[in-house]
Amino acid sequence: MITDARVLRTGFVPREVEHRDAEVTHLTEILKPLIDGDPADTTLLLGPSGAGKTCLAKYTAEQLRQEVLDVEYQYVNCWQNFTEYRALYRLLDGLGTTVDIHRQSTPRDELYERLRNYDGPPCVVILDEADQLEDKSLLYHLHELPQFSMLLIANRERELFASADERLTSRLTGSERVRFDRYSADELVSIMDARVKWGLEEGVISQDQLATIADAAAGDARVALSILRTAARQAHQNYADEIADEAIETSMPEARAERHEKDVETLTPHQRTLYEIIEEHEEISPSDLYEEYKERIDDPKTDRTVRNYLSKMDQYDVIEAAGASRNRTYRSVSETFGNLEER
DNA sequence: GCTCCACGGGAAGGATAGGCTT
DNA sequence: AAGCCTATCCTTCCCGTGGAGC
Repeated sequence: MITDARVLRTGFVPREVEHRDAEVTHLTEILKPLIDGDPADTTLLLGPSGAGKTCLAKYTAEQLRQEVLDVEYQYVNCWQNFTEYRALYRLLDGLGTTVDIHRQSTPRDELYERLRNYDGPPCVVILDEADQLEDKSLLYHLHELPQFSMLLIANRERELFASADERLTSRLTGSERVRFDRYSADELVSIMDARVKWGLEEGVISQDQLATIADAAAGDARVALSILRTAARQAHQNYADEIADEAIETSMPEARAERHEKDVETLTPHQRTLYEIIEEHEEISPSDLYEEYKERIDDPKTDRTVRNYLSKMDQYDVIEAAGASRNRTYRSVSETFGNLEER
């Protein structure tokens, strides 16, 4: 059934990127100065999730590295490393200059000093989900350093600039942009098809089935591949020769919820209580939510702290905050699952 | 208008953790 | 081994802002 599990994984970068020729050309053009050892402009990659931003960034950087020996690239996911310190550490770690740095108690300035003194080959820094960075100073500092060329990945420009101060904004407004649209159903099918050829035995899944998955994924390649992977894994465990339609059906909600569940697991007991209350009510006003929270838990946190939790959980899509000011309500996301469009 | 409610920024202080010095 | 130092992270307190409803 499964011949190569790697190609179905989310982080996999294929040998050829499909349906993104224009974007690849554009990005390659932007990075061209690196071939002569000159810095490239900071570039924003914008578009909805699953549109191929991350994949294409890695792909183009890798291509460049193979063409020009003297170029490095580093990938940092800012969703996972959302503080300035962690993202910075992650970057230095990738560059191999953290050998003698021991996690904490090394001043931030010291880390920046290392970055400044970096004398390796020019480096392309891919900051994925850059809008998730709480503090954008890292972007500012990196922008100043000629050894580093930044690729910033975000859904929307507005979100990226939301918490940026003026000097950063003015610096970034002039930068290059590569925009991504959602994939069409046909494109998704051919993307999956390519992976199926590499990763699965012949004839385990039909074109019709791929089309069904593509439909359900609504233009999001990550979701499509996740459904495909889940269905294939299921068939594999059942020693089936081919993937059944039912397997695809059951994989859909599972694949969509995959990320969601992973996020729920990381919640603290306090946050989890909030989450459960919201799940039970499906929709609840802030004051009711807080009252109920206070009843359920022994030493409740202050309302301000709870607000911090809630906004974080909203960002992580664990819950949804709807409406502003007086008519704000919190609701469970499973209610609105059908459309993952926005965000 | 005014009031209520909720949001979220910022400052301050505590907890925590690791390195360095003695 | 103990104590000091310095960093982040979390929580709380204070407060300005802004929309909804009267």
